[in-house]
Amino acid sequence: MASSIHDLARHLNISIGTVSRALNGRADVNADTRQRVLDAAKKLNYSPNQSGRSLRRGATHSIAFMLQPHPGDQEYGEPFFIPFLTGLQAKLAESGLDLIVVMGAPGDYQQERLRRVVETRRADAVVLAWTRREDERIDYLTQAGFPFATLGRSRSGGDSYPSLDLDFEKAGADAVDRLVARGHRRIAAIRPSLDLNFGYLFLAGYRKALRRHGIEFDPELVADGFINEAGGYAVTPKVMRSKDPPTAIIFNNDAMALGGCKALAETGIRPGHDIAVIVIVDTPLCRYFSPALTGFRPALEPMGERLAEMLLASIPAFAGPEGARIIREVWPLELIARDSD
Amino acid sequence: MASSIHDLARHLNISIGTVSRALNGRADVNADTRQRVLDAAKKLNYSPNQSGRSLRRGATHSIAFMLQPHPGDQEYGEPFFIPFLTGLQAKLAESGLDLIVVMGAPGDYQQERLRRVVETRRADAVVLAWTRREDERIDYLTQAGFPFATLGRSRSGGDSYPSLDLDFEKAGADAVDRLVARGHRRIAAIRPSLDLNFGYLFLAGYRKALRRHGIEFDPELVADGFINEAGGYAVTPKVMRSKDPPTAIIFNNDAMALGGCKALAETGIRPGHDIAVIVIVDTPLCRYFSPALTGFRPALEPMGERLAEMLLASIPAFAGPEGARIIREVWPLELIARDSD
DNA sequence: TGTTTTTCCGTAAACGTTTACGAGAACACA
DNA sequence: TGTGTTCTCGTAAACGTTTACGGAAAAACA
Repeated sequence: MASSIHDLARHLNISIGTVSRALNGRADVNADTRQRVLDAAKKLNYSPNQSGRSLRRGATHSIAFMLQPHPGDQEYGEPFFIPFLTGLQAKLAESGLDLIVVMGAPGDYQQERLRRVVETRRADAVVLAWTRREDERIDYLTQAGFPFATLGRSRSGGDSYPSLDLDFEKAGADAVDRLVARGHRRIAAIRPSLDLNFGYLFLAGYRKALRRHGIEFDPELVADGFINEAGGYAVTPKVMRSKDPPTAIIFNNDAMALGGCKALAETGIRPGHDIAVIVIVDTPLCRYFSPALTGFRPALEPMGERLAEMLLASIPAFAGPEGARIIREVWPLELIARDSD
Repeated sequence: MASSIHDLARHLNISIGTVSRALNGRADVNADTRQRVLDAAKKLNYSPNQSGRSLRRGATHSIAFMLQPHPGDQEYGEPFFIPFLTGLQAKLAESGLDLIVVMGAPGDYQQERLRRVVETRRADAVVLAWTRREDERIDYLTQAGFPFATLGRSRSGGDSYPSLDLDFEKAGADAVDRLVARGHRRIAAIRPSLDLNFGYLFLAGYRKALRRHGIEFDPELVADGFINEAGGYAVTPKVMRSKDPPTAIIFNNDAMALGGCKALAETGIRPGHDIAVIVIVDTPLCRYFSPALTGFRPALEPMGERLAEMLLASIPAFAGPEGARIIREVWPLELIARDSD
């Protein structure tokens, strides 16, 4: 069916070696023959067989993204990743790379699936998300010498891999600053219960800002829950039961905020009126919620594109002539002021 | 690095042919040697090279999912697909198949990307979602003789491919029945502006139920918008401006409902109090919104698993000895009654 | 004209599998 | 003992590429 390099060679009455060289832009082929090969390739609708190429080159030409579903009893997923994947895939496609997604069961730490991807060499590199503070996936990959990049930072693995993260620490501090400026002193923080690194960073920024404003840190105002609606719903009442309840709450993401607001509403507390609410990672949900929630907006699709670039730049086989290099970036989170605080 | 079939052969001092046959469970190999091969494979941590296998077998061992981002100016994606993909990938993995995702730009009809996947044979089959009433992707694939399955139905392509869909028509009718039973006669319907088939099915059920109850169809109560928050927000005021405004609105999905409720709230109309709201495809958002939105819940992860089965069953190379067959199913949508209607 | 360099291309091996074919050994049967 | 059958395994080709190597022809140079 599909035409091969042999078909082209036969058609042009030259050898397959020459055809291959012409197609791959090598120097040792006559400009005229190259043109004839290119024309014939277009005419015969030729496209290289990936299996043959992969076998010969020892690379699969695909990148695996380990998609982590929500932990907890959650049927729906994280819309966060879709635009990120859009950017990632678009950039990879420019280099002829496929994006394959590997999903774990909820709560599963992906270690097993990751090992399978690496050992069976299904991909040339992997992209990890939702990095943990100590991340065994990163330890494993660095130790195995397998190329990878992460969306998010971690304490594992040192600086040996490319990573792109958002500045959750600054966002946490900015949120506190803003609330303090509006007269709040009792500010609660609600974050994921897992050791997801952005939860730590957020809390670090929160505490630092509190200290700067001379406000004592109160453990009663901090709570951890599943990073979804159920988590926010379950955990928000805890901070409200404090002896001196908060007048403001910072949620780590939109789903937790939604659940939290539901819990507040059930006790007659109106977000935006009776209590201030800020969300760290903004989504359309924040924009269209009533009241519209103040939040910090990430540039997800550009992040996907950028991480693809960074990953490719770190792999000798894909990096240009300038050689491989490790890039690590932290992008700002832009505050979008709305009606909830 | 990774051990090959040659390593096994050398290690056991037998030929690679025998190793391959032993691994593939063929009959003409001594039970004893087979066991030795299996043991050695485990010991040497052998796993077959996919490129080599694919090249020889003429199959890629991967399935492409065409992920369609939202049209319109939407940075976030459809969480709907994540659990579906989870099920799909899990089932495919059982057969040693990879899931590769191909994303289009928003608004892009995927025709170009699809053509590339097919022509370069990057996958053995594709899975389509968000089927349109007349779907050129389906026409193209059937005409090209390329295996595929769809999440959703279409008028294109006849019955020649497996498809799994939800019963949007029944859900639309059920929603009307429920609202009529609660005394409503002016019921609005808000659906996607594109020719997405589930929008048609929903409206068909809506109109049928209206007729059954002797209620005249009023075009002023139907509006189309982008299938996201912005769409619902933009379009809901239109139906409210009707000379005889609706006392109930059925939204096609949660994002449109969120946007619509925002628009209502801005004019002082409280969903669940002043107007009834039902959402066709339920999500956690519906559950945690205030008021909690009545909706129809799909079983997304099982749907992913089932569609994988159906796709595999339709492909001779993957179907068991019973031979390939085309399965088409329509799954029910279960109503979850909550506080908004 | 003779020698060296350059340009261009063909040959063949290699990547890791699968599988058709055939052959040797063991066995059964007459 | 001779013939036929069954088990088991090795050999080698094939899938579609890429690329090291070498050689013929053309070009450049003395």
